[in-house]
Amino acid sequence: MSDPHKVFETYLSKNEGRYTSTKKLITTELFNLSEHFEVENFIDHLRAKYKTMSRATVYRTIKQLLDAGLLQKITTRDGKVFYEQSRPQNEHAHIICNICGKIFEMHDKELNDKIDNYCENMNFKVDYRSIHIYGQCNNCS
Amino acid sequence: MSDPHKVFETYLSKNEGRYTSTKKLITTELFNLSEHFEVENFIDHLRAKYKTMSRATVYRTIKQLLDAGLLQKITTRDGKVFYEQSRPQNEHAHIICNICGKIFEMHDKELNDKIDNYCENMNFKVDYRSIHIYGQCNNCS
DNA sequence: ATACATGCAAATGGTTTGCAATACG
DNA sequence: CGTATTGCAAACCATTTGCATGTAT
Repeated sequence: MSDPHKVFETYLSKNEGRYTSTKKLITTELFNLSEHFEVENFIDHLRAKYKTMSRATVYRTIKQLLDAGLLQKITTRDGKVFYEQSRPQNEHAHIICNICGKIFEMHDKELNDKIDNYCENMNFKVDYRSIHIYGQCNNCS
Repeated sequence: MSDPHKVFETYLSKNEGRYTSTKKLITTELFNLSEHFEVENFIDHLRAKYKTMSRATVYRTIKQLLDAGLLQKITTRDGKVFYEQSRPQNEHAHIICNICGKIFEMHDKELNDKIDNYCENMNFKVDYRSIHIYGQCNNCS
């Protein structure tokens, strides 16, 4: 993915948005993070550095980052929400341990192809695939 | 799947639960429904018939039905929650139209096998697969 | 100057919980 | 009888919104 700051700035300028210093700051922190994060953790992290950072602003910025295509929202089976940095050219499944909560990634082009073929046959145009596998990882079972 | 009433009753008797008339009633209505339902719709449906039925009771019963393995909880990409009747011997993916909201089912044993093989290789024990494909259906595109 | 952006506090909405009354086994 | 269950209202919690202030263009 090209520079997220550039992408975000371009997106905002096309949508009556402003790439303010607060958004810059959030974007920077976010793309320094590990690939998956939960909002509350992220807010805590931000507020540790910038005490006045408001929840609302973070939520609003995340929404814009979603619209800009820089983030993907993931909702797990039991309703927990987290986000990950978008990498559309490399879409992958998530393998999630129910015990320790660790998230593994499964990269398998054949899997996606199989799904796409199936959908093509029924004339369904695929936008997005969300694949989550739950169980117990090596360490926990 | 064998008779849900029997399954539920057996589950409850093994878990200090009581198969009350309220639970019977909820179970009956639920298994008369189309395969996928949202809680709020279901509650409205129930309350139309039984005015005093409380939200809390429905939520509590659904939780027990989940534990009993009679229901599966599904959370869509944008956080909407719905449930479907379990049919573990026939696990399937969901194909969801972003326009009209219709849900199609994809039955493909090879897909599941592929996932299982992958997980086996990393020593991950699979409990559950959640596969949701989003896009536009035949009618809407 | 004219919006968009921000922080705060209050509102929202789906779900859960405490409590007192009721009903199962 | 003792314990799970129910209905009601209140609590919860993540997210959203209204509003007054601040800031970019």
